Amino acid sequence: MPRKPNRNATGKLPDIRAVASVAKVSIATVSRTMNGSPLVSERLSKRVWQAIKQLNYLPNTHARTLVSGRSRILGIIVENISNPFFPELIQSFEEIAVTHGYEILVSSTNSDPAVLAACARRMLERKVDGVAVMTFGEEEPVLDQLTYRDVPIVLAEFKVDDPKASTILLDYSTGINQAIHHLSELGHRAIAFLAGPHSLHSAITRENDFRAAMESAGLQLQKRWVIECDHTLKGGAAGFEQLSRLASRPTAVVCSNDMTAIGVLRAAYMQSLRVPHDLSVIGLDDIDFAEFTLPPLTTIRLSRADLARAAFNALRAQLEEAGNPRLQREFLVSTTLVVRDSTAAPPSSAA
Amino acid sequence: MPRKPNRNATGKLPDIRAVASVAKVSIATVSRTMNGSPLVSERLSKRVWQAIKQLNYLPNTHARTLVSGRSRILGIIVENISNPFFPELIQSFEEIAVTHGYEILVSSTNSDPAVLAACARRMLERKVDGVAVMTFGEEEPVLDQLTYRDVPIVLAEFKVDDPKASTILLDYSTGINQAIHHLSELGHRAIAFLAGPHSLHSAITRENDFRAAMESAGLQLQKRWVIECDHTLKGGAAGFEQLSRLASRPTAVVCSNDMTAIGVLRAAYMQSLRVPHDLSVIGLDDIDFAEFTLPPLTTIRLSRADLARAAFNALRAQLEEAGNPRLQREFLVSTTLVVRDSTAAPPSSAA
DNA sequence: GTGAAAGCGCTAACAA
DNA sequence: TTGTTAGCGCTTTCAC
Repeated sequence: MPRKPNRNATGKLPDIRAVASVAKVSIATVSRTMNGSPLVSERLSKRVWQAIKQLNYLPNTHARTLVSGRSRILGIIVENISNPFFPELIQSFEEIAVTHGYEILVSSTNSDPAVLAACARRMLERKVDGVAVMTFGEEEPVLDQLTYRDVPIVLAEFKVDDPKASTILLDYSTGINQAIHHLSELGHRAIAFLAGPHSLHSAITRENDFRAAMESAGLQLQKRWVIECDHTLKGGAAGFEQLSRLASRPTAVVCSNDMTAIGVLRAAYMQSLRVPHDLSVIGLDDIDFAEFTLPPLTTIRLSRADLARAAFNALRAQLEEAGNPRLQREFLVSTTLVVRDSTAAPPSSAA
Repeated sequence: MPRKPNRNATGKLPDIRAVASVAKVSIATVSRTMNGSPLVSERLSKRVWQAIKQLNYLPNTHARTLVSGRSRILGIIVENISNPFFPELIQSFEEIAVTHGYEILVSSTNSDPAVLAACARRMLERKVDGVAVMTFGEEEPVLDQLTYRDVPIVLAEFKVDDPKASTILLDYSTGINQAIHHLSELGHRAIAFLAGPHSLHSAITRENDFRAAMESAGLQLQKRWVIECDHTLKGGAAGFEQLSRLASRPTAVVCSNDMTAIGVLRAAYMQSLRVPHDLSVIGLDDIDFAEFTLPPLTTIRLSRADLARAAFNALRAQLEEAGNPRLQREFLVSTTLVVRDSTAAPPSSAA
C-alpha cells in the first residue's frame, strides 16, 4: 500500500490532472473511471487506477460537490446527546450511511430552538443531501428552512405535508400493552407512569398509549400516579420520590424512557426499597445500559437499529426515486417488551 | 426572519452574484463583508447584509473550501463509541469546535485498523483542517496518511516525532495514587486491578501507574490480582468472576475504566456480594452514569471537557500559529479521585 | 470510447 | 475602499 502521496515539483498534492498525466489520458477519463462509468475501456481504466495508486491520489470531495451539487453528506439532528439512546442511534445511522458511501453530520439541539436553527443552517451550508430530524417534537422551526431549499427530511413521529418530508411512525402501544399485560399477570393493579416532558410529541404519545393500555387491561389509573418528568436520571429519581410521598403508593412504575427508570432504581435504592421485591420498574428504549443496571431492567425495546434504518431508507428513497409518485413516505418502527429482573409479583399478591 | 429563500427566474437558489446584484456591489465586496474584512465601508456592508437577509442567502462552504484550502472541519477519531466516555468526549469537542466556527467529522474505529484507515481516508477527502486521534493506542497506521499530507493531528498519550503532531499527556498517576491512598486509609490491603486490553497504550499506562501506586503505598500486589479485561461491561463482570474463584480474594478492586467497574458491580450483585460492605470498587473515567450506578461509583475522574479542550487547543495552535517555532506541542490532562458510595472499610477491618 | 472545454460558487491577487 | 479576474479540482456536456 502506497502511503506517501507523491508531490509534484512545487510540493502540491496530486490532483486529477496529475493522475491524467501519469496515466496518459484526459482528466475526463480519470473522472469517469473513478465514478465507475461503463464507457471507459478496460485498458485505460487499468492505467488510471494504477496512476491513482502510484500517486496515492485522493479526490477532493468539495470540488466534486461543487460541480455535481450532491455532497453525499446526510445530517442527523438529535435532541439530547446525554441520553445514551441518541449516541446509539447516531452510531447505527452512521454505520448504515457509511456503508452506502455517505458521510454524516451530527447536531444535538438540547431542545433549544435557536440551536436547532443554527444546526439547520450549518447543514444547509454544507449542502447535506438530506436530514434526519430525530428530535421527537419541537421540530417546526427547522422544517421551513430545510424544505424550502428542497432538502429531503425525515421526521420521527411528526407528519408534515411537504413532498420532501417523510415520517417514521413509532408504534409504542404494542410494547406498552405487553408491559401492562406482564405486570397485570404478575398481580399488579396499582401501576404508575413517569411521563416525559410534554413538550415532546413522543412523550405525549407514550403517555396516551399507557393510559389506553391500562384501560384495555381493565386497570384503574389514579390521577396522581401519572407524573411528568423530563427523561433524565435526576428527573426519574425526583418523580419517584414524589410518588413515594403519596398515601396510596403504586406497586409498579412504568417509565417513559430508560433514563427515568434508572433514576427510579436509584431513588428506590436510597429508600431501601428492593427492586423487584418491593417495587417493579419498567423502562422504555432498552439502551445498552439497561442490561447492566441493578437489577437488570425490564424495558420496552425501541430498536435504534430499526429506527436508524428507517430514517436512512426514507432519505434514500427521496434521493434516489425523486420523481416517483408512489414513493414510500411513511415508515413504521415497532416496540417490544424485554423482560429482565426489575419486575416481579407485588409485595402482597393481592390487589 | 426571512425563511423562504428567493429563487431567481430559473428557480436557482441565490448565490454570491445574486447578493451582489441586489446590493449593487461587486461579488468581492460581498465576500469581504461576509468574512468580516475591515476594508468594507459601513455603507456598503449594510447594503450587503440587507441583501443577504432579503434573499435568505447561505454561502456554499464547498466553494469556499475549494478556493481557500481551509474547510473549517475538524476530525475526531475515537476507539469505541459504545463506551459512553467517547460520546461524552465527542460532545465536548463539538461544543468547543462549533463555538469557534468549526464543524466536526466523527469516526469510530472499534479498534479495527482497516476501519481506521478508511476513516483517515474519508477525512482527508473532506479536507479536514486537523484531526484529534482519541484512540489511546493503535494509532500508528493512520499517522502517515495524515502527516504526509501535512494535516495537523493531536494524539492522546502517544508522542510522534512529526512537526504537525501534538500530544496530550494523561496524568493517571495522580488520581490512581489518590485511589490507593483512599482504600489504604479505609483499611484495605488486598487490592486487585482489572486492567484494560494491552493493545491500548492507555491501558498499559494505567496498569503501570496502579502498580507504582501500590508499591509507593507499601502494599503487596499478588500476581493473580491483576487481570486483563477489555474495558467493557461484560469484560468487567467476567474479570470479577475470575477474581472470585481465587483462594485468596481481594477486598477492593480498582478498574481500568468505569465500564469495567460497572460490570464488577453487576457481577458482585449476582453473587449476592454487597458493595461497598463486602467489596469496594473504584472505576476510572467518571462517565456521567457513574453517579447513577448502584451504589454510586467511587471513581477516578478523567474530564472529557479537559481532554476535549486540550485536543482543540492543540489543533488550533497548529492551525493558527503554523510558523511559530515555540509552538506548544504537549498538553497535560490530569485525573482526580471522586469518592462516592462504592468504597468502604473491608469486611473485617484487619489486614 | 475519449478528449476539450465550460463552468459549479467562491476567495484572493491585482488594478484602479 | 472597491471592482475585475483568475483559478480552486472536479463533473459533465458536446464534439470527435
